Amino acid sequence: MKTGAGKTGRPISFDKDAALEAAMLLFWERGFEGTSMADLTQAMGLNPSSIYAAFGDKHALFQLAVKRYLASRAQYAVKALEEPTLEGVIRALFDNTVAFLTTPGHPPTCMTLAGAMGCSVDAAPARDLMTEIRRQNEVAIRERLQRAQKSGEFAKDINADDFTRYLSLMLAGLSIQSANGATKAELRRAAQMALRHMGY
Amino acid sequence: MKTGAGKTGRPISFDKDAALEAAMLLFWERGFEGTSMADLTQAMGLNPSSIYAAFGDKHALFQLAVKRYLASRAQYAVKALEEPTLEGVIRALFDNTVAFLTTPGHPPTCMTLAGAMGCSVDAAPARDLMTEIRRQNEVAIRERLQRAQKSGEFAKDINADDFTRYLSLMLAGLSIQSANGATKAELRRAAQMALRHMGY
DNA sequence: TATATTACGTAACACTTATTACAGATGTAC
DNA sequence: GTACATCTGTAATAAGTGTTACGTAATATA
Repeated sequence: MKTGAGKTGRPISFDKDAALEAAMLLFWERGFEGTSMADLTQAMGLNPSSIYAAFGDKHALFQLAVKRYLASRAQYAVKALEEPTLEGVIRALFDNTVAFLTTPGHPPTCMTLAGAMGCSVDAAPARDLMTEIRRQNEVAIRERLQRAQKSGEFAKDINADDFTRYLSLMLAGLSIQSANGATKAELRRAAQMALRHMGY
Repeated sequence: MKTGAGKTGRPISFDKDAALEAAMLLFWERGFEGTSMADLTQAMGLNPSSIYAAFGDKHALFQLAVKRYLASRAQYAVKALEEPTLEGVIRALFDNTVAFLTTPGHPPTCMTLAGAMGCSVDAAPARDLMTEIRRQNEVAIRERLQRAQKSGEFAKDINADDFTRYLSLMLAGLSIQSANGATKAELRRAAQMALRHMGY
């Protein structure tokens, strides 16, 4: 076993990254409330005490899982906003979302919707975190639209706030469609239809 | 106490309708899994045994609550489809949805989304029921579109299936927006924007 | 009034929940 | 090798889960 970075005592014997990945996938599929610590011990291959020592309690673990999700899976939205042209941004927003939702190896909907919608009061913090992330995503879209307005690429008389909600609404809708069981081709056609109606 | 219809024995002492209404509202807010029987006993003002005798177990009660929801709250979609013209149908679909989501006295999102998205395997039947209802709603929309195509009101070269998904996607998106905390005015403007892009 | 039948209220049930106490294992530092 | 620090595995914890048994109350029928 390699020497721990200055740390004394028995070193960790499992792959923390892999364990968190497993937790994330389970939370993604079953939501905060639908995932029990017993489920997690099994999926992560760890004992409760190891989980608590490494990640904290269930809420903390969920937060870490969400953070990992955002960093490793949900970057498609950020990437889309980096497109040089506004048309490129909007096309990428839809294309990337469809690609993301239909990527094999994870649940067909986005974690912020499956994570916690209706839930008990105990789970309310988890639900609020999901809502906060969805709103944060909208902030990013709005800022990109405003940038396009300043550069003259996007008509200034369109309310960026409203257009943001309009876009966000459709992207969330795609996720619900995906959860309903829509195929990749179906999602793609729905996205195309949305783009066409916007003039793209 | 009035005489029961041919029934002997002690009659029910509570308002079954009011109790189910309370259960529906709680399920609507917290979802199947987030609502405990203890919560229900309190909200319904009943003892467990009364609930079980009158409505069956938790799953059965949830089904009855959903049925009540569909009959008493979710008729706005059916009503919209009864509009004579296609434009009327689509306008009503959006207008009614916004009106529904912002009606005070119940959660700001639709029950099929809050009821059960990500959930445990125990709650999978509830989740599947929610999905089934969402798909059923789409069937109704598609049939209305096809009717409009037969009557020549809606271009036959547009894929009704795709357009249905496109519409459904936006309506679900509105519900998510509402869950995010969007105001009535904001939802209305988002809906207007959607309609305008469709040419209405 | 007596009896049959149903509902009500309480208290228990068996099980699952998240979390932790504790003993032993396994490493580092001296 | 010895002392120390941390992790691991098991088992226990207290509280919460959905559900039911049981004694009592209330009504219909006779």
